[in-house]
Amino acid sequence: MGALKYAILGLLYQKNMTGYELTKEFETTLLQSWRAKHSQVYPELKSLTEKGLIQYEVKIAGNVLEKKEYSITEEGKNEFLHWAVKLNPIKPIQKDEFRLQLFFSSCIKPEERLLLLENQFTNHHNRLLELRKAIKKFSSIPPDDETEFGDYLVLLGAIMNEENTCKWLKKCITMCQEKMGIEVAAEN
Amino acid sequence: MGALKYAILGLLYQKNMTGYELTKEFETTLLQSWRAKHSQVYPELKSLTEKGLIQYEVKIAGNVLEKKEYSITEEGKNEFLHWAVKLNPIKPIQKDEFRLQLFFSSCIKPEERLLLLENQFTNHHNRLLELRKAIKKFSSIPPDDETEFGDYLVLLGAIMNEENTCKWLKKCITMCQEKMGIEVAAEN
DNA sequence: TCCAAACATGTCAATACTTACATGTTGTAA
DNA sequence: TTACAACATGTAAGTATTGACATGTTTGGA
Repeated sequence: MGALKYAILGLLYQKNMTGYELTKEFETTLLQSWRAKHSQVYPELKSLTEKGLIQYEVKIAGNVLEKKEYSITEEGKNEFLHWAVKLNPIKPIQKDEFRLQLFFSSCIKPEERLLLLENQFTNHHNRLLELRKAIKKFSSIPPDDETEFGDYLVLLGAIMNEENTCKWLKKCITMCQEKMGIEVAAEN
Repeated sequence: MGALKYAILGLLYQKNMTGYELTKEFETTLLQSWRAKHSQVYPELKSLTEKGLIQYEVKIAGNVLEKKEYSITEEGKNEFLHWAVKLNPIKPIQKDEFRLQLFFSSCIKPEERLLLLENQFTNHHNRLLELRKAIKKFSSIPPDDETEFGDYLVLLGAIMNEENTCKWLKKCITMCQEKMGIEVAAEN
């Protein structure tokens, strides 16, 4: 998709960072919008440096440990800002192995389908609680000219998304139980 | 992720099909859960045949055109049913280029952020209308032992998802407008 | 009869991403 | 002082996926 490039440029637009720190960002603040492992970050940094979009300065931590502190170049800023205002078409609905399982669930026993749904519900509900905990760091809506505003909007979206997923799963569970209840009643 | 394998096995579990027909399914019924292009389907069919999970019979259409009609083997059924009941942990939140853009939107003008949000809203709302049209093929909730039941639940999920996304975008738009309104008021 | 759309099956190169391999330093708490 | 967690930077092999290339048949309508 090529958005990793812009994620890195965006982070360096805010603040100079090492590859290690960038990776940390992907595991924390950026978790709800983009992710990347260090094994993807380091080669990308190399490639962006070669393209002249970023540059680095070697810093010594402690006695010998070399850290590369990356910063964005003027050319990098241009590319980033160009991307930042681009209107994009929406992406096709994401692949989801659970939805695929549910799609084919007429092949399995109703009780097993119920188990799958309940397992998903538990997991998503736990994630919802985590996200609600995470948004507490904002005591109020941040000003729209601060970096925290984007963070807040994305986190809010993630929470609403999990709430909706839980709602859908509950609805599926209820529908399945009704179907199962009716069948049991019809047998008697 | 390896779910393409199970998507194909699942479709062939329902009905014998050619590679072309399988690809059609990915473009229509499976659109809300899994997608694959024909360039991925044909090599996968080859690989599954080599593993003995599926087999094919050559059929002649018209005068010369050779079609390969695939069917699932007993071994394939076993593998599919094993997967179909497996409890999976939930996947990390999906990557989304728009959310990344929104995350970094403090770098751009408030009016431009608003444009991005409104563009997304229009697009998602259009998709929502499409999905609502699609679910009309079900006059009522299908019985839970028919293949249509899974289809119905997944489609319902897709609709609820788009509704929620629209709701979130509207909320973001309102919040941005309020922030912008307050700033304008403060300037006077 | 001719044309276009749909049917039908493949390959190839490039990109994106994950998991595992590989190595070494620094700070801190027991 | 010693051991562990966190810091720090990379590579390599394999999988998944996309978009383009490549080719040919059949059906139905103008």
